[in-house]
Amino acid sequence: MLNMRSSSDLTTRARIRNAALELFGIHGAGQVSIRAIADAAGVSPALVVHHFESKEGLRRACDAYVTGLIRGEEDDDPLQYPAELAALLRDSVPVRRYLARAFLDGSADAAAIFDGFVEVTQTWLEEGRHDGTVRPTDDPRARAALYVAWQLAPLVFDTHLARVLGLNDPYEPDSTLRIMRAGLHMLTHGVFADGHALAAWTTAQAEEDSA
Amino acid sequence: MLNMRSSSDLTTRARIRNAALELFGIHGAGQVSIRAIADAAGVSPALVVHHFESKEGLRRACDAYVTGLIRGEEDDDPLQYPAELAALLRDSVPVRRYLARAFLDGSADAAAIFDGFVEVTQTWLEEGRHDGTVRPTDDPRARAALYVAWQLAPLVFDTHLARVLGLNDPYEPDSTLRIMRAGLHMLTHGVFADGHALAAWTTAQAEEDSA
DNA sequence: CAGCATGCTAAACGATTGTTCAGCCTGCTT
DNA sequence: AAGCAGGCTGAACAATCGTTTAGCATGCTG
Repeated sequence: MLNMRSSSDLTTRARIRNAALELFGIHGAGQVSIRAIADAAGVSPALVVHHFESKEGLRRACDAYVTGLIRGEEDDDPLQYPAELAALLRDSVPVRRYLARAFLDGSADAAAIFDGFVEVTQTWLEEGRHDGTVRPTDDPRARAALYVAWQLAPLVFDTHLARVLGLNDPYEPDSTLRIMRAGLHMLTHGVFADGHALAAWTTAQAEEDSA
Repeated sequence: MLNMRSSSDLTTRARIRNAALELFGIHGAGQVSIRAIADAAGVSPALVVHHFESKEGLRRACDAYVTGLIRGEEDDDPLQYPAELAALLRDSVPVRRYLARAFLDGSADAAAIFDGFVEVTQTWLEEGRHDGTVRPTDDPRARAALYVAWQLAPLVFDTHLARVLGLNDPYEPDSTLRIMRAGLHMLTHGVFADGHALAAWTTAQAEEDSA
């Protein structure tokens, strides 16, 4: 039944999907042809269609694969454990890039993933607030949403962050660690020492309202 | 010399560029054909090439246009004034989308823009530190870089943020304002009440080092 | 007035695209 | 042994792609 004619231990179908995931993530789905994917996977273009019906089907399969990775193996799981999730996004560069593009392209799966992140984050922050480890806020929803967007920002801007930090490889651990440390520092001690920024924004807002 | 045969007050060349900017921003350059741009601008496909030499040239022109908007009219300006810049990114949806994609696609102009943002932000934060309005940090570079990435995050995730906040239109002012307020709150008062998050990360880091 | 550059179009070019088709090979089943 | 299902390929399909060409119209310049 199983025809393992490749040297890899992966199914041919999986190899095609992985190749597509990587190329889609790097160049965007529109810039990648079925032939390029077939070449990268070492198969014929016809086989790609044979396994995934169409290019759209292949893109959906990539979406489903990434969604599965993030949701975890069990279907009833809303989300992976945060630690495993962080490790996943840290280690797999193709998944990072694909996800970043999916968020921008507005795919339904990416939207569901984002919503899941926000839900988990909001309850987590709420729990921390009860414990006293997280500061209260008058807009928990907006805070959770923005917190998620901020956590995902390095996923989109990793190239630029690494370049600004003077690192050649955007994916060497040092870059990620420095960024994480700086982020935790900002979210723990804050950036603005007093309420001047908030006040300035409030007054600017009032002026705009009156205008 | 000037042949204004269109009802608009824009040059035909500018209309083509604007159409390209919008379509590129929405779908990505690879998904948009010259014919689609020509249709949107109300001209023939050949005219697009006539004005911009090639599709790549059109993409470069869009890059240059956005760069010009951000840098300001004068060439010696490193960057627009923050207020005008914020207004620009707030009001022009096509520019937002185009920029977001440019950051992800890793265009050279987008990289230069990001670097400029970081430079301005870092000196601005440094000044604030001297004034006492900004808290000190042991990694000013990483903080400035991440600050920029966080400020740009809504540009990429605006659709998702608006959806999570229960708003239909991602670009109605309410969405932006709520997000800005939440962000300022997080950067002023912090999110974590004590050093537990930083400490947890430090110990996890130590474990990983020893492993 | 002629001459010429410029804005612009219609038509067509070859290349590449996603997709289909006919058929080969392999391994399992009966 | 016969037959069949499935992985897989090469060749070809029509459509669309970016680009080129020839030519029309306009308006400036000599």
